[in-house]
Amino acid sequence: MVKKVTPKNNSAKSGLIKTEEDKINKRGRRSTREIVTVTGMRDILPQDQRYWHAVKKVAEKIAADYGYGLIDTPVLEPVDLFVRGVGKQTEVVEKEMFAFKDQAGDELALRPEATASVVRAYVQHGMLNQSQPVKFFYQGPMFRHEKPQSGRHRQFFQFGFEAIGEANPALDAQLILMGWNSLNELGIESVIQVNSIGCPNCRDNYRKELVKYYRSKSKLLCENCRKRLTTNPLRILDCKEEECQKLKDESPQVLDYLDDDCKKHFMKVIEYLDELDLPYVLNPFIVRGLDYYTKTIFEYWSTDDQEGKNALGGGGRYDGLVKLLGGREETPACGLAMGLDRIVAKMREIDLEIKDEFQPDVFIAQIGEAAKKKVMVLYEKLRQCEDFRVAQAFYKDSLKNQLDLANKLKVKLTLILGQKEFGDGTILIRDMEGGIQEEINFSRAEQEIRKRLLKYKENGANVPPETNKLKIDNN
RNA sequence: GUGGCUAUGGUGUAGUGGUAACACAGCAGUUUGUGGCACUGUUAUCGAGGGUUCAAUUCCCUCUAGCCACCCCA
Repeated sequence: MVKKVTPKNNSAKSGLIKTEEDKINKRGRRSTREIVTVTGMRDILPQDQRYWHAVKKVAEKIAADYGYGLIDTPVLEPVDLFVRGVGKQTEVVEKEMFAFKDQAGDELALRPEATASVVRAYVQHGMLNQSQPVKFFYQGPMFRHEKPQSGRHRQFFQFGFEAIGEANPALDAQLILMGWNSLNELGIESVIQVNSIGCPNCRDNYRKELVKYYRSKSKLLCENCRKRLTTNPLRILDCKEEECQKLKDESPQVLDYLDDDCKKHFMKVIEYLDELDLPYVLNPFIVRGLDYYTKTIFEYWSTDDQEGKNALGGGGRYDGLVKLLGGREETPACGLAMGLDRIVAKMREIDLEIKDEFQPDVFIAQIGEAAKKKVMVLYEKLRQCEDFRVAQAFYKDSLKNQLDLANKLKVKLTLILGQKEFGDGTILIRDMEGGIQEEINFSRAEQEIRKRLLKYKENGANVPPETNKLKIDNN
């Protein structure tokens, strides 16, 4: 801690009690001199990484399975990309974007989502000349300046899949499946909410009908929704107010206003979902907040989340976006994004056991300089063995400390090399559970480890008791 | 952006108008060649700033952050 290093009255003596820096760094419950994370942003600590790692691994696997190639796009993009792509009127762009001018006066923004960037890359690199669709997988931090609360942070992580250059509804269905599979393979039960908002034409017709309907009932609407009537009528369907909810039931439904093409497309998607036996619900009331969506839209709600308050992911088709961002041709596309933070939160909530992949099996302890040197070399050899993992603490001298550590690491075996063994050309191998140790020939260490670990597996003793019992904390 | 609740060691909590107690974790030691047990020591200017008071961690105000709701979304 900073405090320990700093003499107690340092700041007082030097008259620096209230520097500008102190004011800036003053955050939350921490001491004035301590610098902490920016509001809404957080550290993901080593002990929590296994959840994130597990999610990323599944995402990578799904991407590979379905042939989606990883793309990394910059975190910083021109503001214009999102203003044009996501939509100027959207909440995300209008009030939630981290936007600023850099030293050169360029207007930049931390990306609030990735689809626009991926489409930008597609256009910028002339990928319409590759075989279509071009399939992308991405993963990384997004930024939105919202008021933080559970499941909502100013820096949050998403992974997603985008397929650009294909209009076939089979693509929509497959993407929906991919998102669902991601959750499923992590052990999270979810229900897919599907809807179609049609192409811009259908939507215009629908919007008119909707306004007509609600205008006649405007007295019953909440104040917000009355405003929405002119600004964004589709959002009324999203309102949680009881009265508005009631009106919703008899409101005109988008699906009735789809033109033949859009209707056919949607029916096909549904047909495929049925065939794949996916748990979906036709939800005419999901309205996504980004302007680029057309036709199919969908969200993933955890089974216990009836209102979709914390959707785990969502996506849809965006047939107009490529053109909008400067693409020469009308290019259909479809994609989805999943929220890592919410998925991880859900995993912790339902107490999913995630085993630590980096759990060591063996610890190497040493006593004395000569032994330390010898065992350092041995370790370099053993750490390259693929079938077990070795830990050590050569920076510690006392055997007690080292065994203590071995115990905390929950290794099954510990190798111990001291003066005596060094002289004899042997090494001790200690079974941590039983506390029994045996002297073996130094050169046989590796095969002896293998032999014993195998025995552990056979005995079913490889289920470590109480390993990694999860604690839920909300940092 | 609006509203509500909250803020005590690393973590989880107790407590009082006279500068703080407990549990766990950490480190050191009892044991300089042996972990899991036990014991000992050690770890907090009680979120920040200001006010009331002889005295504030305790009362009041402001700020900040966290949580929750609205809004919105992943």
